Amino acid sequence: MSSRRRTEAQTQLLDLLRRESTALSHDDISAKLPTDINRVTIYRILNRFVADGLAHRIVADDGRQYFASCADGCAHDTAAHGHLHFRCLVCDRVECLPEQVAFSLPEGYRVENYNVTLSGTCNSCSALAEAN
Amino acid sequence: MSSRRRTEAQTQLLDLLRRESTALSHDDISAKLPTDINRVTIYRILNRFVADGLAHRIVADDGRQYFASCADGCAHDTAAHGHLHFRCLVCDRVECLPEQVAFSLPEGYRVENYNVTLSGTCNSCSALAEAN
DNA sequence: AAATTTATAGCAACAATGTTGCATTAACGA
DNA sequence: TCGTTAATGCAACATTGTTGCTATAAATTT
Repeated sequence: MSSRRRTEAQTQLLDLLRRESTALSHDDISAKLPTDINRVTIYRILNRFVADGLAHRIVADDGRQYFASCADGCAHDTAAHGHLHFRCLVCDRVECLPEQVAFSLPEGYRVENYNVTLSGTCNSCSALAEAN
Repeated sequence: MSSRRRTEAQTQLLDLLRRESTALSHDDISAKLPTDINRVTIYRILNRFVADGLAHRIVADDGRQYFASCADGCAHDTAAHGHLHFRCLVCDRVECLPEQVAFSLPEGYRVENYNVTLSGTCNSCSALAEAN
C-alpha cells in the first residue's frame, strides 16, 4: 500500500467523525463540515478510512451508507463488529449501540461482514412522543 | 384500502417468489420472469406485496432491496422478522435463514423493522472452495 | 530552497437503483 | 355490456455512489 498523505480534507473529516456520536451519511457530513469538500472526495476519503480501519461503514435499511469512527475497543476482526445499529425513523439518525448480537449459523457459512440495523423510534424521540 | 385486482403480472411475480428459495432483487426477478414486465410495474407490485404482507423486503449490505415471499410461519409482527439474512459475496444470492437473532436494547428504543444481514461465503460456495 | 514524485482533490460524466406523474389498458362489479 | 378505477407502461426524474481525467499539493530527493 502506498503511504497516505496528511491533508486538510482528511483531517476535517476524521475530526468530524470523532466528534459525532452518531454515524453519518454523506449528506450529514457535507452539512456539518466547516469547509466545502467535494462529494467525490468525501466518498474517497471515507472509503480510505474504512480500508485503513479508521472508520466503519454501515449500510442501513434505507439502503444508504453511514460512517462512524472506530471507537477504542472497535477491533476489526469480524466478531467485534457484531454490534447493533439503530436508525431512528423520526430523527433519521443512525447510532452505533454497544450491545452485541447473538445468533447461530448453519454449518458451512463463513461471515465476513455483519450488518445489524434495526429501525424504529430512538430513545430521545420516543421520550418526546410521550411528552405530548 | 381499495381492493386488489388479480392480474397476470402479479400472479407471475408471486409465483416466482414462492418458487424461489432465495430472496430476489429486481434484476433477478426481471431475468427469471417468463414474460417481460416493466421495471416500474415490478417495483410497484413488490411494494404492494410488502404492504399486504405477501412478501418481505430485505435491504442487504450492498444497499439493494431483495424480496422474498413470506413463508408459512412468517408472521408480520416485528418480532417474527428477527431472522437472519445472508448475502453470499461469491454467488451473490441472498438467503433467508430461519435462525433467530438475540440482542438486548437500551431503554426507550422502539423497534419497527429488523434488518440483520450477514455477508460472506454461503455453504455451497465454501464447499466449492474447499473442493479446489 | 528548488525540483521531483505521486497521492489527493475536484470536476464532469456515468451507473445503478428506485420513484413519481400521467396517459392507457384491463379487471371487476353493477 | 358498460362504467369505474386499479394496474400497467412510458418518460422523466431523484438519489446515491463510482470512474476517468486533470490539477493541486504533500512529502521526498537533490
